[in-house]
Amino acid sequence: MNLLRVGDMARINSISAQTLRYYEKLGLLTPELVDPANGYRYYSIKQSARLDMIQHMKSLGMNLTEIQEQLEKKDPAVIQDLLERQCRNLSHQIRQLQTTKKAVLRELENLRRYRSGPGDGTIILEYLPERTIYRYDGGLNIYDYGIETYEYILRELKSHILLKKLPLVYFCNVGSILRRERLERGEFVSTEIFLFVDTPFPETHRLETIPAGTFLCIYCDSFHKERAYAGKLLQALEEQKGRIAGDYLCEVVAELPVFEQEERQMFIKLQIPVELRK
Amino acid sequence: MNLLRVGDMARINSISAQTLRYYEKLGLLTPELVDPANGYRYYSIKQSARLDMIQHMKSLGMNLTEIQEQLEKKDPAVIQDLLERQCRNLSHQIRQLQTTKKAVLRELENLRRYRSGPGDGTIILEYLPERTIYRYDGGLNIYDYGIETYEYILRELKSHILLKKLPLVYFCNVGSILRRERLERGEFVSTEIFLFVDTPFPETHRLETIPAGTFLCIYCDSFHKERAYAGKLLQALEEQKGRIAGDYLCEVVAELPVFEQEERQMFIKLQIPVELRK
DNA sequence: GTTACGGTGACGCAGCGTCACCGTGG
DNA sequence: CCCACGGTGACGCTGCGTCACCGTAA
Repeated sequence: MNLLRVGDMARINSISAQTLRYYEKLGLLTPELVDPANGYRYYSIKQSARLDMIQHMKSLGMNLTEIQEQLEKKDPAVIQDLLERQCRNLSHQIRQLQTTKKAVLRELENLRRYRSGPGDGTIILEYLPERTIYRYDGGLNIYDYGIETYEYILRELKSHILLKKLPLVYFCNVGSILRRERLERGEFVSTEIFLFVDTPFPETHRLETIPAGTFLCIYCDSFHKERAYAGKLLQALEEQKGRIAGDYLCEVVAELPVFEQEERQMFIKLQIPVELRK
Repeated sequence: MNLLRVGDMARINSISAQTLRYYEKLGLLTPELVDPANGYRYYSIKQSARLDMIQHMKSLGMNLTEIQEQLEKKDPAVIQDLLERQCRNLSHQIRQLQTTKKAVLRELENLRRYRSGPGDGTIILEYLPERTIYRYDGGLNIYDYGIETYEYILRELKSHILLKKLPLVYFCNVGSILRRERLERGEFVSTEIFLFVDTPFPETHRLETIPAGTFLCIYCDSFHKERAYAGKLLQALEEQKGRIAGDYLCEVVAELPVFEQEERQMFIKLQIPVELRK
């Protein structure tokens, strides 16, 4: 039986000699023979099997100490357990990634649309598809305060998301909602902010569906203009003799990177579902 | 404008104070004010926006240095680039995970089947579905040599997988194939080993489809019995006056964890596609 | 003698968590 | 005086990669 030195063993297993030495130190893979004279490690080719097992367990998400423990317990069922856990794990990861991907796609779509769309201040009629939102009540009327209070409310929402273990990725597509009745009475009051989310969603309690429809929209490139633009939007609606057909939304469609001591720079799309006279 | 101390800033952002200090050290987020007398950091709530951006970029897979560079470049398009890259990235990751999941499921299925199936040495008739294999020619007749040569050939296959950037997860479901013509001429020669893979597969060159059909099988719990068992299988076929209907496969259906200086312990399923007389 | 290997030990990496030890504001 | 906070600096964690420095087999 011819033995292999670290370098050989490393080469044929596509691994580094350092890694082999490290595994020995952890007791994961002891060379079949160590020459007492010079300390040279000699491996048998058959030990590759153990190495395969280690790599396999690693790929199933275990760390080296766990692997060591399991291999020491000499439990032949360990693999099955591991595979079963890993299988659930993988399903979960895949779902997570798909959620993230959808959110990223939505963000991209928003960004592209904003860039090629009408500029700040332009009023435009858009058809928007059905959307699902996850509501959160901040308790304060956002429009009574400035950007600082808005930030505080966002922090609350963020804590809430983390608490509920929802994907944080939704946090980049937020909005606030202003109920139709209040808007019709001329009250500009909103305490509710929300996230646009995908369906199906783990929780149904705070969900709400925004029906598809025609929306009168205005794009706005600063938080501070929002209220004034909302006024313009309502005025335009009146001029066109249209009717408010649902809740008013204020959606953050994109944000710029925040530099140094600047405040949040966001692009907002104000939207009112409308019925227009023929 | 009231300012926040690290602890407050940390709490409302669901992050640790350490992390904030660390970000300052990297130049990622400088407090709005540092009291020269006592070194206390004071943050403005508006700086949360920057923190959100950092976390968002982090979740898109950038490391802190890259984030720092991008934010220093002050390039408003950075986000779009990032999102586009991230989107491709996510698709790739999802595909990878799905491949892994399929392989894990196959391994589990094999393991369960083996455990509840007939024991070592029993001959049984099984209907097996269509399968796809990825072939690799080791150049040596596996059956002329012992387990050591087999290990060497496996190492070659492993290098090949890594070279071709194929998922290493397939490596736990290997087999060898022995062509029908040779088997019929009584020659027990196989130089080809293979992996069971899923379709679609990135490469088609070395792929081959094993048609669904009825296989005469024998389970075997040691590499060393394989050849003898193959003999038993052929003999049983003759007794039943059956005909060989395709290539003979030797499939590794499961492996036990490899302990200390042991050699690979594998469970093998030998299979010959057959046509039996009515 | 050369050269391609082998050995050990120390440090580095990211992104913080976790001390220890000390100062401070209320 | 207490106590919750703040500060800095050092070390730890994983899984090795990468030195430096020295010995060795062919």
